Amino acid sequence: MTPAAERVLEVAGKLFYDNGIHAVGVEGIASEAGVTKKTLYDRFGSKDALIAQYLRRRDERWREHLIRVVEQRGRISPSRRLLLVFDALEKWIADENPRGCAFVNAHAELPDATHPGRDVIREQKQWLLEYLRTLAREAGARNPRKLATSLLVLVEGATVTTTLGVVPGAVGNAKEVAKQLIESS
Amino acid sequence: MTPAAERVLEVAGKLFYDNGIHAVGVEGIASEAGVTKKTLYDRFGSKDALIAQYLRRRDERWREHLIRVVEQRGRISPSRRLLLVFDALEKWIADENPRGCAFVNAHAELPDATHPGRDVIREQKQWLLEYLRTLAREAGARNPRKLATSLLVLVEGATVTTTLGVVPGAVGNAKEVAKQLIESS
DNA sequence: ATTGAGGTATACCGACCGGTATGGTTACTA
DNA sequence: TAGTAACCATACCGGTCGGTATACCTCAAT
Repeated sequence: MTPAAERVLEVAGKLFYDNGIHAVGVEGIASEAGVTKKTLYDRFGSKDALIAQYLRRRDERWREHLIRVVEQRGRISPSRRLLLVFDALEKWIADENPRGCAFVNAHAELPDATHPGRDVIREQKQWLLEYLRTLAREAGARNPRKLATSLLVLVEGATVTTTLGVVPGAVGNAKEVAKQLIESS
Repeated sequence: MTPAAERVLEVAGKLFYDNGIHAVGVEGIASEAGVTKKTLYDRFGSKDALIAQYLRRRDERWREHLIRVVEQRGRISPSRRLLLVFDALEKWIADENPRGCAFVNAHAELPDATHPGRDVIREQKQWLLEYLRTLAREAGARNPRKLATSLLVLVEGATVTTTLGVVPGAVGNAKEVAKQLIESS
């Protein structure tokens, strides 16, 4: 990844997320990144490929953030680690996600199932589900897959309701529900 | 609402939902509805106004559907009525919502908080929360507001995860969690 | 009988879209 | 020292965008 490409990807990430994908032109991305359109196309090939890269980059950031919070050192029980997911989410929304889940938003704008970005979206949610499942298993859940599914629903629901601004304390609420679920499983 | 306007709104609803708002041009809507652009602009004034009308119409349809399922005749306990929300959701997703919540999707495409469509989005979620609160109160919940919030999180989360295709049985899962929440409240 | 509302058809506007072409500059490297 | 990768700047391509203008038609209500 060349320096110019790095700048393009950073700017694209900000503009795509803040304004929506279709609302942002490659011209604007290039100029804001201090790069010519030619360079952008030399590095990424097409806008669609750039979109996929944007999503991939964001996925990496989210995974790192989540893992950093959940797998922090200290004597924490596996059940409590599972709840840390919601703490990570709350911080993520506050710091980097005021306009909702980038993947849900991208999915809304990319109806074509063959779009390269769609793979990234699928992988992102799939990974999160698997991660929750692993944590659930470590927490000794009788049915880790089922608990993980419930938790994913809570995470996604809390994200949507928070960013739509109807329920400010949705993440905390979801965490409480999760606590109850974990205890009774 | 003139016949031509009705056709425009119907076509716009289908195209906006299926393809995303920005991806659809007024030209395409007009021609598909068998109407000239002039007529479209005479009736709706602008694309943004048409977007707001599209959302309003869809909100009406969802409310009618939900109420029809939840308030069906028969001897049903208030607690069970609360669970019927998830049956209504499952049918709604299968019949009319394969690409996710139209309001969440629209929110992703309309970052400008002053856009006329944003009011409709806010009202839609607000109404649903209020409706759930009423049902929760009738079901004898100790804290109806809190229960309603939890249920809204479950509804939104189930919708997102289902339409993203990661968890096919998400609505059923959410319903089970809801059942547990209702019983313990 | 006239008027006005609700249409039709066509043409136009400036602006922007994603993407390409040409050509030149710098800097590292084989 | 020759070559190449990574940029720069500018101009261009066909097509589409939201929105407007002009002119004509039909039909029900005053």
